[in-house]
Amino acid sequence: MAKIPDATITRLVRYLRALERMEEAGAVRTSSEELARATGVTAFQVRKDLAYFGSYGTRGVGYTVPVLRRELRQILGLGRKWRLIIVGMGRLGQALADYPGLAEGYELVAGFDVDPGIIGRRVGPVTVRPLEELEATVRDEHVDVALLAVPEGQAQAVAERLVRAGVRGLLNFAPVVLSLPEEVAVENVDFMAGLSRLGFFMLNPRWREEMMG
Amino acid sequence: MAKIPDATITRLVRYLRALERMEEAGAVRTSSEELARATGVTAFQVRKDLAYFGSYGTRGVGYTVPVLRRELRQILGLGRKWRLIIVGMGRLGQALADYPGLAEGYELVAGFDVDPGIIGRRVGPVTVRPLEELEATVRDEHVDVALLAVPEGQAQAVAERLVRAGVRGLLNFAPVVLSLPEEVAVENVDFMAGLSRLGFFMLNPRWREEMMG
DNA sequence: GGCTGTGAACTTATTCACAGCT
DNA sequence: AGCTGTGAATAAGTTCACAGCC
Repeated sequence: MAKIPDATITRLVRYLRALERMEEAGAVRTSSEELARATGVTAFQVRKDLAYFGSYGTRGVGYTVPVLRRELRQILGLGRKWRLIIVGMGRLGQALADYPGLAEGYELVAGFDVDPGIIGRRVGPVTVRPLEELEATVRDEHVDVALLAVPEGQAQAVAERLVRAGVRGLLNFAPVVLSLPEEVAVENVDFMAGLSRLGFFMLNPRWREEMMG
Repeated sequence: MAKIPDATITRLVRYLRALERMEEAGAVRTSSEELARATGVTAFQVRKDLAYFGSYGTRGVGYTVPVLRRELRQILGLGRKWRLIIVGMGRLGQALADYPGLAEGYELVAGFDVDPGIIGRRVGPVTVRPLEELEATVRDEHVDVALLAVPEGQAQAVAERLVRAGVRGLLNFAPVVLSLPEEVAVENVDFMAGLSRLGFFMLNPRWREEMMG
């Protein structure tokens, strides 16, 4: 099994989303061409990305929507329901808890905060627990992943607690680079970085053309 | 001026954040080595990234924190205050409106929603306006950028309205690939994509090693 | 001596052309 | 004939070694 570009995984997520829309619309058959149009990449890229993992289509025909969808869910680890907690139940944490897409692929186990005004409140499918219960919950409820929605200053410390408690994956919303052991998977969702990139591209349309085609 | 890797811009944002922390801590002088440690990249990379834009350091000495900070702010378009609106003032939109980091570099002009239960409510520095006022506001208040925090199904339509009204940059929080004219800068903040990547890495630690070192 | 700035080597990722099935 | 799967070519991005300057 070859080395897979990081960007390929990101695109896989998009293909899956496109396939889900197609299946909802009742489509059974699709092609690299159609997937490419739906996701804004080239057909070459679609085929190459899929080929890293196997052969899911039929030459001369195309792909079967539900089959490819199932395979992609498998590859992306959505075959099983990951058990998930949210740490930091401010407005962002609450927005995340409510997010409908979470339900497929993830099971929200609990939310945590330090603010007594929020603890005990019911948000989406969970009741907010005090941060002290973090370790016990991770252990007893077999938590796999944590969404980290705490203020910047606390992110590193809380992340370390989570890892020590046994969490294997971390989605970090704070604008800091967490330093954690290699074996923990970390993804960052940093919207301020996105905003700053916007500023750059708006200021430098010329570079934008060169860079993004 | 050479072609600048997309990833370089993202790293520039991190360097800037590190510099701001250093300046707060009273540091005056730094080095590529220190910036590298603070942001989790190599010192080579730091120097290369900066070199795309100019020479901001002194050989044998290093960089002057406030100087480099100012230059980076300039490059990233934070030299001026972009005028910004938030479309979709649900929990996510509200969380964004409250975000303290927005204040530096951006001026939040207004928030919009269709829900009569939210319209008129004061959130952070703005009062929520009805979506009908979108075009007039963009025009009259000279809005540069919009944060798009509406449900997936409405993202494309609202984005088109925004572009037609004259918005030049768009930060999209919906998990869809927007198709818009080339000249509009678009950045996506898709946390579900991040979650799916986590799933993949947790499922395939072997690949993760190969991929991320 | 020390640290930046940069051309050259290398590594990774994307594009392409076409062979291989159906 | 048509569309996938893939090795080879090209392009992009990162690492490195060292020249240049303080």
